[in-house]
Amino acid sequence: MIQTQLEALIRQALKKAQKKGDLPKFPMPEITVTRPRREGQGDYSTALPLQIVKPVNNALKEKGGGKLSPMQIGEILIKRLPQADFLDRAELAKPGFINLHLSPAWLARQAGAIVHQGPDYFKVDLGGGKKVQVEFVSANPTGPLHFGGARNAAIGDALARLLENSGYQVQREYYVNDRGTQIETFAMTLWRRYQQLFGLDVDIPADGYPGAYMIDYAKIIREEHGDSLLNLPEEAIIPRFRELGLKIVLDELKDDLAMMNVQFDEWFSEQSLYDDGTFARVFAILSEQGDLYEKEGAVWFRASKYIGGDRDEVFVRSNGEPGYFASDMAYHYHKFIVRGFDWVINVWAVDHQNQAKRLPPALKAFGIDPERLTIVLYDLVTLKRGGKEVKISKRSGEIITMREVLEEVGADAARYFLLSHSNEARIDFDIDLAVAQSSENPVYYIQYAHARASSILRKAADAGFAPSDAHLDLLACPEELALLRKMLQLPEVVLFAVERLAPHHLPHYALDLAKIYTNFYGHCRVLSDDPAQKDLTEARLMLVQAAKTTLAYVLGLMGMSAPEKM
RNA sequence: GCCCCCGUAGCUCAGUGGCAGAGCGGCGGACUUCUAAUCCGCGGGUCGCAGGUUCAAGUCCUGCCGGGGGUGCCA
Repeated sequence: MIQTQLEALIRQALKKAQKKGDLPKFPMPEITVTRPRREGQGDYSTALPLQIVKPVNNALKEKGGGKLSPMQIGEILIKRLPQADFLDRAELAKPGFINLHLSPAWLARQAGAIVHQGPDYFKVDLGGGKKVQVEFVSANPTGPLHFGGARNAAIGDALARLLENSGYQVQREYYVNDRGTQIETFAMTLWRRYQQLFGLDVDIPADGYPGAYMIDYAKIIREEHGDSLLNLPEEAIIPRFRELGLKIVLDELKDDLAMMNVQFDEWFSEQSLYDDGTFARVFAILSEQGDLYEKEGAVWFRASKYIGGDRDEVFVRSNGEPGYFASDMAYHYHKFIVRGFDWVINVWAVDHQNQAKRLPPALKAFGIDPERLTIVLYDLVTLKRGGKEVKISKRSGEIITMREVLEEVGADAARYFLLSHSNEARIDFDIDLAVAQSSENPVYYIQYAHARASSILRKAADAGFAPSDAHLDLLACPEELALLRKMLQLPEVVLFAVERLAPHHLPHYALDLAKIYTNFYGHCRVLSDDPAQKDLTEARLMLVQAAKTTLAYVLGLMGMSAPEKM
């Protein structure tokens, strides 16, 4: 990555200046090279002279020497800057910046490098092969996924793709909450709906699931089993309907998520933690450590011991059922101790913020470093139709499902829109507006840029042209160099997005890139009949191929398609 | 009460301590084109308010205002 190479160069300059006695010795500061927002300030710049003016002058004072201004320090650093093929020149700017200009010839050669290396050109190795799990969506399996789940899916899957492209070994997991109150109520509702299909005069439970989809589920069961389940023994009803209902819902979830181009490696059952003894083991460990006690008929976990404060957590409720804290503890014991993930990322909605704060330190009870669990919180999506808010409660019967929205706006547009906001910002999503604007949506603009690049390459092949790096030095006009600079930025964007687990930088970068590519397309004709232009055509074809590679790569990171034609 | 998030252009939102940005909408231009799902130009701002740190604050710190969320037997 060019940014880190520039930083290394500056570091060398500082070391050399100190060695030669131009500057006094002091601890090496953190050196950062950033992209200036304005033109004319170089491709990168550093404020190092301003940052080190104090330590420099303090050190000089101790030796009884005079003072240096930031501009003087900058001059010294530039004098000691080593040569590099990618660096054209370094300029000093007031009040003490060093502006770094990349070599245009080197930039032009990167078109070839991108084409020859392909996506590898953009990869950064942060993970070193570490095993990381991204757990996301994990909505209760009691009905269709509502649109809020689509945001979780978009963020989680983009994070997984970012990590996969940054040297991590990634597993995608969906946690299936297939035990507890909600699922019991779900099974009971399903049983009643099934009975109603046969004309029985029964009501669904008062706190049940009134949505019409429950009737559809009941019909699926009727189709497969006819009336044979009406005479089940009392104690077999709920377990049987839970099992049948779960299968229907999970199949539906898989289909819905496939529409979003999201696939999970593992659908992890909460119930399995109780069936395979994980919960019993966790209970025994905590009990042995004296971390459990009884109060008010419930078993409590001494959370305060690990988290601080004076608040403990209910572990086993007074009705004998383990609470959510217990399940989460057992689940994460399984992730870290049984399955051995180095790092786990959970994507949760903000209404879990309290648990997000408390669960990681609680894992210290198992000797697990809380740093190994990162919880990414995202705010909710407020759905609107025609400017009016639509409530998305699963229990209202008036749910807007992810499937419904995807059918209207398409998976690519939905993913782009859901990703383009920072995780912790709330999204107002007006479905009518999204549909109405779909042809003006940035997503089509970006994909169109890719389709046009593909088209040029097809046409070129028909005309007997092929991309070539024989004359890349002909790529020298501002539009071409701007495109190359933008492509070079992608690894920095990936790094930034991974470090902050903030995939929303991807759509913004993609739009910028598409805009700069389209500008190049408008200004620089690629294909030419003039034989004298052959070298330029072949060089520009290389640039087009590189741009296509870059666009496809960033679209891929967002889980979006990169069409050859539109 | 306490804790977390959000507040930036008419709208929707980016913004990594280094001279405030994009998309959409508005206004004015460009279509015998390698795909017009396009391009060029213009207008638009007390970065919620007040202090503080800093050579430099939309960005860091403190307080306040407004909106949302959380706060021991739901998950």
